[in-house]
Amino acid sequence: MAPRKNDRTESVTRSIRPVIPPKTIYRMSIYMRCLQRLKQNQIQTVSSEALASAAGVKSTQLRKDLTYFGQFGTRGLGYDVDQLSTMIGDLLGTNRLQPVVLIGAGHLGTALLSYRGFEQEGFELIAAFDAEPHRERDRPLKTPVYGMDRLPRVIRDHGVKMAVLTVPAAAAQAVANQLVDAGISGILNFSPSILSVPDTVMVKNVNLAIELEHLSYFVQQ
Amino acid sequence: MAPRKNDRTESVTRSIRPVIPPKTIYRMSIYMRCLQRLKQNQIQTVSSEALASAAGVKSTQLRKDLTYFGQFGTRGLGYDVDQLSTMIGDLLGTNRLQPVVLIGAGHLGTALLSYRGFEQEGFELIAAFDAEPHRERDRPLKTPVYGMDRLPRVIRDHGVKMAVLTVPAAAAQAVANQLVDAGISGILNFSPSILSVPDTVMVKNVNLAIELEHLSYFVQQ
DNA sequence: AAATGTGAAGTTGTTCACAGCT
DNA sequence: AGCTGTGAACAACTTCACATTT
Repeated sequence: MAPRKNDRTESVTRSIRPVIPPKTIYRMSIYMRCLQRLKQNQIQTVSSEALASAAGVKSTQLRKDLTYFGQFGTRGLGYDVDQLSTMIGDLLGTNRLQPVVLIGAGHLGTALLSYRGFEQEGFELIAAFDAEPHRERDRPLKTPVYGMDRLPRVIRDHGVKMAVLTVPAAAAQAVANQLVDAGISGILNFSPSILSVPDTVMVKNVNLAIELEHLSYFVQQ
Repeated sequence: MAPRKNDRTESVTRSIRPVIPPKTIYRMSIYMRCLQRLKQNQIQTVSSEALASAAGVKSTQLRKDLTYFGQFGTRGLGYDVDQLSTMIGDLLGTNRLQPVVLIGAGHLGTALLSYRGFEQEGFELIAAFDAEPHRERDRPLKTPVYGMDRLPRVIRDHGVKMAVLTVPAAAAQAVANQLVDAGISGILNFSPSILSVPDTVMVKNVNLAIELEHLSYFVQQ
């Protein structure tokens, strides 16, 4: 147990990968989105300048971001769209379809279930769970809605790692605990509450009120 | 056009207010959320330590954040919950109810219209707009849905500054242009596209696919 | 000529350490 | 004694400047 000095040099990101700035990782997703559009338009090569401006960043930033993962460009030419998007897809784990569950099939939850854009991006909402699975819904859903009791089983059987949380604030922490117990390691949290989870689990918060408030500050003349 | 050295020292935030780090402003919203909970629980005083841990930050960070706006605490005691939340509310402009419009009454748009949590936070969704205002909706809405032609008028008459954008990606930029022309200065953009707007207008992007992808990176064993 | 890759400089944001009130 | 407020040290991130490759 005696900690050796060198143990700590890297810390945090539990893995073999080199330490990548979190913001870089975030931007990789944005680049991916832009590359996909280029692909759709049959564009095969792109310069850092062009890709960066599509992504809303500076070209040096894009190049610096990419160097964390290796060298992918050809000087004088630019980047190969296919190659780069494959690289990023591998990195983010979106080249293979990932199963995701959704908890809380209320208004927002059902809206997200109906939003079929996820599949394009490499995610499959395989099941939803709700405290009242049989309550009336506004629209017919393709995704089955189960009671919370079936959660552990479905997660285990499908090897689900990620969950989308759209339950009321009051229920959020309790559900998060169930998710953690069931082996989930990433939670996209839409409920307006700060979840406490072990640090092996990553939470991303999407809080609509906070986003609006933030805008509000800038909007005041 | 000759640039003078001193011109650049402050730049960016167009206003009289002192230059506040953007991340500080963002955290103010989080503090606000926590203060409201304290208020509900009749708690009158809170230490930086307690408030910070509720917000998920270090206490020094919270104190530093607050000093950008003045001194609000009492040494040896802490902060007055009421006073602090009034201060932040004024700062963010959420003490008075702000009118907001929503564009794109599809699945996600109608879900947000049904999410009545906004009003608590100082925002009122006064109207929605859609290219097909009369199409069938899944549920009855309290908020009226108008055609796009009525947008400029409603925005002008109600002095609306902020808009929530939930239209398909293909329509997003065109609608953003209309919003800007109509005088909107803050856009909460749920569409998966990067909007280009004059820099007097602030855009906040909420992109579900990107959030999931970001999680995905951390979730890979 | 045109573009990438990258050390070094610059900027921004966070944490420390402690002085100063109550 | 307890807790805030803050300059100074530190760390993270971004941008510059330019060597390097095709």
